[in-house]
Amino acid sequence: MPNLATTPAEFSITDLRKEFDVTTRTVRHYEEIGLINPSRRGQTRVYSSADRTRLRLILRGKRLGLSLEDSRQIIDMYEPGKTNIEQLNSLIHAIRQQREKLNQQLDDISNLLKDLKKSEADCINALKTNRQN
Amino acid sequence: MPNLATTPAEFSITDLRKEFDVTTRTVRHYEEIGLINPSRRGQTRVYSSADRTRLRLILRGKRLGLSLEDSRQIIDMYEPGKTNIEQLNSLIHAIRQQREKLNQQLDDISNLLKDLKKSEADCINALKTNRQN
DNA sequence: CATAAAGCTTACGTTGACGTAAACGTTTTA
DNA sequence: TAAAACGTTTACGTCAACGTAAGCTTTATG
Repeated sequence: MPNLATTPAEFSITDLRKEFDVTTRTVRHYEEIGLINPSRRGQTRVYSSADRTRLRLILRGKRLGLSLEDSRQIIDMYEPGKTNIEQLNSLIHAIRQQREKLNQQLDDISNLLKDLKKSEADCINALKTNRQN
Repeated sequence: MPNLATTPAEFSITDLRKEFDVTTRTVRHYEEIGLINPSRRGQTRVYSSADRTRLRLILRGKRLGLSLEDSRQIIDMYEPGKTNIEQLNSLIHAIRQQREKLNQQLDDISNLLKDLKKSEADCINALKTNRQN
């Protein structure tokens, strides 16, 4: 059976750059600060699909206005691995804080959207009025 | 009749600082780059409720990850004043772009919230399991 | 009346998130 | 086989958004 359009398990830095529309500098920067850890074939970076996912999460965070440190925290929330009860509790706390912040953002966005819809309507009205002169 | 709890029409920089939990430096910075234009009583800044509103909008923008320049644009959308047809059209275009971006953010947030809810549930489960040992 | 609190200006410092340039080694491709 | 395309490291530069410190004036308060 031919291997039809399977998502590859390996990516070059250029693959990622093109897919996510960022520069290679950006991708390497995320590695510098320890957000991604590609393996190497010789000197060349080789990204796994897990690396790719992390990059996607980082960029989603950026669209939401998160700092890279914020994103680091959130990404860490996906793989606790910490069986320690105290750590689990503090993790839950952190998660709840993030959720609160996001709910505030939802509120802000819906208000801003409302404002912008009104502005757009006003503009369109102004255009109509203008046309009748 | 006594003047009961009327919202004042004038604010000091400290009033604003306390209300919005920012530093005076921040408020002055927004003035430096022309986002707010308080009047003066002598040398002292006097903020109108319009100034206060602009500050509120700026901070809402910040929570959404907007740059101050983005916020400047959006705030300008509230008071077009430009009767020029070309300007109105480009304003509508800008508004629609902002709205698209915000809809993308809505999507991102709901996905992130979904992820975090799952993480939180996983944590709570881990705690339960831990308790039974 | 002195001293604390609030205001002001000027100006240099800092942090995050990359940009950009130099200088070099592989690997495709015309 | 030459040049384009892709990869690497090192390191300094940049821009936004304030922080921070110095030094001075005005206003409120014990």
